[in-house]
Amino acid sequence: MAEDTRRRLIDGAIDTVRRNGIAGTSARTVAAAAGVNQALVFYHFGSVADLLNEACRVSTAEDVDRYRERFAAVTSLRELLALGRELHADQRERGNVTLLAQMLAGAQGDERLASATSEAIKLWVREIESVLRRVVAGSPIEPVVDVSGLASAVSAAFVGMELFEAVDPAGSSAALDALDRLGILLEVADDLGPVASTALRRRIRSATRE
Amino acid sequence: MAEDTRRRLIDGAIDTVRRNGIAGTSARTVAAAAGVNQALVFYHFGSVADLLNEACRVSTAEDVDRYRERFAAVTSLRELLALGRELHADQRERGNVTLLAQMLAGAQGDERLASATSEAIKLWVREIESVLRRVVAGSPIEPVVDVSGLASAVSAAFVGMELFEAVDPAGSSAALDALDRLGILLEVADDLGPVASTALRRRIRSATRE
DNA sequence: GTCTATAGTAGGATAGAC
DNA sequence: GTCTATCCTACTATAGAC
Repeated sequence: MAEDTRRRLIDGAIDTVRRNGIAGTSARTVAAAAGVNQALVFYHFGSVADLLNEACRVSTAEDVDRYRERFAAVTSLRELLALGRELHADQRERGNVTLLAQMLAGAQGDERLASATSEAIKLWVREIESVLRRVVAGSPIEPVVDVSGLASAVSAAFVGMELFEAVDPAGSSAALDALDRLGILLEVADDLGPVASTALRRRIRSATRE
Repeated sequence: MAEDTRRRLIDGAIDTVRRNGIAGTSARTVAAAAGVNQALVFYHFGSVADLLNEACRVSTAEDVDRYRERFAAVTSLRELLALGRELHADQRERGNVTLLAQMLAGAQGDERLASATSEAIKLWVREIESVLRRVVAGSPIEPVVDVSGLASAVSAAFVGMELFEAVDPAGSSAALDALDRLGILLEVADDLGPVASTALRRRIRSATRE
């Protein structure tokens, strides 16, 4: 069936990029992973770049959907960190972030990959952004948080960490531990009593003006 | 001269990876960038992977050296953030972090690239780690900072951000702005008077035990 | 040490049989 | 829609002239 073959090729592409990296991905390696003929890449998608773009779109949409409810359930920054950690562990299996990292790397040298990659990443950023906005609202640290920029920073950090994972797993997990630990600060800021909280707000206001 | 040719090839490799990405880097493209014959890649380095490893070593050692004094001059977390921003701007010209990002991406599919890449990244991590350790010492937030893990996290974030830059420059600079703004928090924590500072320490201690 | 030439392989893409 | 066969290009790597 045609729809089935398309799907096999998309899954084969995701698999191949994860295992071989963008530099080791070709119509032939993808087709082999998919268990179909190499010519079908061009019949169904026109070019390898177009197949990769499609794989990137599909895989990301699925992964973001998969996490939507859990993102929605987050009510504190600490919980968001915990979810991030879970997501990182999950990604070892699913590998969408690794795919995006490889697509980003590939986009550096091939503009045909750039726009689909950027769109896919925006799906993640938007999701993170909406959680951040909700969770940070009312917190004393709200005025120092630029939600939209921070969402980009978090996404970038995730991408970097996923790349590290292959080369230095220990460093990568130490990094997550460190962020977790640092998250205690956010919790402390959120749990201050009303007096201390007002004092913190005042300090932040004056520091912001400096 | 042989030494000169080696150097041209290394520079050509750095240049090619930055411009074409790891997937678009070959003995031919590198040699063209270096203005020398393609066969010299193999004469001098044995293989393309070996040339890339060497380029990665050399470029990183030079860049880390270049920043050593400035890292040493940093005395606060806020200053470190500012230096990070300067470094990011600098990297648009020099591109060592982009090179490392591409090497990381390549290492995912070719173990021959992994160890040199991991070594190069450790040069950066070590440098960041020693600054962090110095700067955080005595601060009330010291107990929640895992210096070594945080240094890895910062490096990973940098790598991710450098990859974003090519695909979404606006998002990348918004990310840095956001971190900068968040840095105000660190400044506030560091500038507390002795009473508030002791209170913060106590809060952190109890939160750490939870 | 650097070049030309070339062997051998892998990849992108298409034509045409089924 | 899928396959085989094939063209052409680009790549890694080596041999050998200079």
